[in-house]
Amino acid sequence: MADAFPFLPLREPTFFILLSLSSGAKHGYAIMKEVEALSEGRVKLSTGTLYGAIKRLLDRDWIRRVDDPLPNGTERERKAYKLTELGRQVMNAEIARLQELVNVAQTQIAEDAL
Amino acid sequence: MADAFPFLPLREPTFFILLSLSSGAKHGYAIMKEVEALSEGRVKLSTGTLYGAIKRLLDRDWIRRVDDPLPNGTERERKAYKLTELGRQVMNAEIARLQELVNVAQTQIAEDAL
DNA sequence: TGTAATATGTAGGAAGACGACATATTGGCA
DNA sequence: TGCCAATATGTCGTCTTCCTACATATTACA
Repeated sequence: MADAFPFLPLREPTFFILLSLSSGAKHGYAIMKEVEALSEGRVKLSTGTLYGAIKRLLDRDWIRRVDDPLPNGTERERKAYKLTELGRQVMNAEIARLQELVNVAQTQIAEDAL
Repeated sequence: MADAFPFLPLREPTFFILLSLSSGAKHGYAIMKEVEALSEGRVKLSTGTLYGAIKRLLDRDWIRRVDDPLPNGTERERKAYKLTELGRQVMNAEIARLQELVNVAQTQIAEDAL
């Protein structure tokens, strides 16, 4: 995981996209809905952000295209993506960074109060 | 504090600048050193980032200029800054957002493991 | 039959950070 | 005394990422 730290910090939309894929492969629209749910409505990805990020994450091999895990019977095109091992490492490293940030901030605030 | 949420998320350098000022007024160079210390050497602000951010934060009234609290005897120019009440609210809101992010991530990861 | 939800995409612009460059003072030590 | 590291402040151009707006097509349901 250590080798993933140079890729940080992640911006919020990117982080949520990875997090939404941690529970399994999804297609773009499903990622949008999942991010909105995870953030309790706070983070609503625009399609520009979403599909731009997907392109970038594929490029970096943080996610990979897979066959749609929910075959839908229709002719409708849907592209599904899953986290790669690298992608999972980056996500975990980001969670660790975030946790560390909270720790540092709380320590600092506590010292200010003295 | 609630009114500060629309300003989020903060980028990492901006967050550390506010955090470094939470313990009292400082001038630019002191902020640089404090951020490096707080982050245990991980975050080293470039002067471009630092002085650019200072200008922006003054503009938004998140920080304010004050007389140098450490008069230095010399003729040397030093500009000191302190957090405004708004700046402190933004910082606290960001800490809350960060904490929430960690909570969501850990819940999600735990569910993945089932 | 129409409209909301599902689904994917591009283009242009803005914000913030980053590296490189520029300049001046101060403190210490050889 | 001469030199160099540390202190101190600033600008400029570029890059990344996100955002808004625009564009298009299908599906479900009332």
